[in-house]
Amino acid sequence: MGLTIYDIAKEAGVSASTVSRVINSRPGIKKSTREKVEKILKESNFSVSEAARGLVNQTSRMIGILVSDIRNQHHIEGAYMIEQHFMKLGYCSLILNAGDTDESKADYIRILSSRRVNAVILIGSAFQNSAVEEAIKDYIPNTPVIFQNGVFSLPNVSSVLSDDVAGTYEAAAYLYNNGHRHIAYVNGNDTPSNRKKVQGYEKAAEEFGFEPLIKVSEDSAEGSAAVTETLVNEYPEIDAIIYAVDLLGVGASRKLLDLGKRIPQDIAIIGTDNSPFSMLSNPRLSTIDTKLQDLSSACSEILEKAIENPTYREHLVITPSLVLRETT
Amino acid sequence: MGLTIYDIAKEAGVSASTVSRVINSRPGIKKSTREKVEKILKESNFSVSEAARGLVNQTSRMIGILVSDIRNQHHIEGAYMIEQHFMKLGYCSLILNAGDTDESKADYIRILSSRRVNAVILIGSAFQNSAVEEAIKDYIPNTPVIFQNGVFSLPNVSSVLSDDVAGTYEAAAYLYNNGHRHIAYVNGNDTPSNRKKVQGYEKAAEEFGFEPLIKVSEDSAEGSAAVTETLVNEYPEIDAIIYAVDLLGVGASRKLLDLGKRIPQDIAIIGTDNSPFSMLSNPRLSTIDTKLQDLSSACSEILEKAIENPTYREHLVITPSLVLRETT
DNA sequence: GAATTTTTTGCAATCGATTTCAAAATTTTT
DNA sequence: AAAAATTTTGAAATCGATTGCAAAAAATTC
Repeated sequence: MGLTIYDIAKEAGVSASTVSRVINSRPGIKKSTREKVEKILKESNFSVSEAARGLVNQTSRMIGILVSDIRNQHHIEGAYMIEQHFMKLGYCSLILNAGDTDESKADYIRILSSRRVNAVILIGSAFQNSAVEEAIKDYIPNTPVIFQNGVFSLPNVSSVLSDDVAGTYEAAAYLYNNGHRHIAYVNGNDTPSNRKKVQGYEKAAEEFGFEPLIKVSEDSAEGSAAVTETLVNEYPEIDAIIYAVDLLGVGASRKLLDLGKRIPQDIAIIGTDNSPFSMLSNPRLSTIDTKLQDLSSACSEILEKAIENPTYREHLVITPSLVLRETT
Repeated sequence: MGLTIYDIAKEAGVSASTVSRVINSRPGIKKSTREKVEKILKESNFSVSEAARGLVNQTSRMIGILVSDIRNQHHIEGAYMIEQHFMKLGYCSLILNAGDTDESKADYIRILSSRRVNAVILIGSAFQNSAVEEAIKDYIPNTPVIFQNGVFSLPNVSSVLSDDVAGTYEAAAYLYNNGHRHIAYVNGNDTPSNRKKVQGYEKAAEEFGFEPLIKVSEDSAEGSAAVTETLVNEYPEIDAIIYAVDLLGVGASRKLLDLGKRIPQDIAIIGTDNSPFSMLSNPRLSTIDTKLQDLSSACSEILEKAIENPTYREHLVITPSLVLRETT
């Protein structure tokens, strides 16, 4: 345990420099010594200390992935793609699940700074706040950062986000154009992203001239079921509801069927995100596809360029599209 | 950028040792110097290099979490609990998504060894193979390891697993005792865990005297739908099916309804794992609850003890229980 | 105010690698 | 076989922290 290159060197009767050169397959080592050292390396199950190596090389070969909620299928999907992509390039991923408050999220930036990660990815619009922005400016001003689903006006931060306003607007427009006149909106947690979705809904309401009606649900199927029940009891004229998240839509559709409503004849439903389970639900949920897959792969690519060329920046906006299934 | 304690020391007119003592709140520093140093530390946004620190202290303050498929809701739930638990204790989590082959999984053990993680968690029975076992023995023989859903007979490996044989057995027994006589089983990927589930099914078949009928599906709702369709067409007498994974059960129930079968009157269905969406599906899926939540929290606790006391080991088996919902 | 005790501080070694530069070993050329 | 050119190798400095030990400074005692 805890073998160092000096131990290997002694064993092989060479110097530590030579061992290091063998490990890193540097040129200029006699074939016979190289083989001798390699043999001992294998036999003794030696593994280099990345900490020591990182210290000299001034790099950690780690990527910091900050996720606002790792249990969220979309977030983890994004983290997965990045982890896979960079593992191939020899990087490890520090995946951290950010805390609740803005300040605690900023703390995580400091942690990543201490770990000297080569790049940082923020996944989730919840990072859109000044504490995090300050922390980036102060602690990792030269580390390439990419913000999935948010924007910072900092020189080292790229961004990739879906146009939430447009997505919801389009959904509302579709419903209106298909004869719905009482279109309600059920929001989830108060996040920057969800606020933009509401904007899109309000914009459609104003443009098409229907009365906006917005309720807020906690982020669970049960919460949504409850909110939806109240909603349709209070406003029986409602003939369509848009949900800020697919999970809410699924919880609601279930409840509406229980209440004897027919979907989509009595009430049409549209969720958001095209989550894996939206297709599994019964009836299959129509949804606003925010193209998270595309977002994530764009992230990987941008980040790779940014690591190679520290001045590379990019700001990408992806327009969502409607996926019509059985609830519309 | 890249400030060191020497920079801070110079700025404060003290030695690096003093700065280090302030950073680590060591005793024996005059209040006035401490305050002076702290002020400069703040102002200059200094952050210690964990790599350098780890080198002297012989610790990385990192936990390695190896997951066989991070996109699997159960796996990520387990990783999440551990990440949260250890972040509070000042550890960062290296979450790695293991490769496909046994050998590539073993490679990840070597990577974690290089990173000198303080503990390793394996999540998923896919790690149950000799390549991984060898790698642990060779590369991290003194690092506490905990295997969620598998067992190794190594002195440094604890384990926490659900009794897969018992779970499936119980499900089959329940069905049999409720009048079903043609109980089929649909398996998923070939993993040690799934093999044990099959054993439980076969055991029940033998004990209760019904004819075992096993099909294999790929791990997707569509795959399961296809397999299920063939199955019921070929064997119309089937009146119950157990699925190795909830996802398969959900995909199947959907297809069965499309085929005009009534659930559970014509065919009863039981999934496995009590996944979040099993409750959301329509009809709500009955399932074998493998108590993954309990498993994960047990992991955190055991691991914490093992880090404090490197000889601590524990082997925990949790018995699954049936959750009966609308498909039985 | 000198001597003693106690508090603070800094020097230098250390952790485990990498890398430059010069020395040693080998090969090639005369 | 000596000189020159080339290939291999190793000694020592470095990365950025921590820490034991001794020295310096301050506080206490006489």
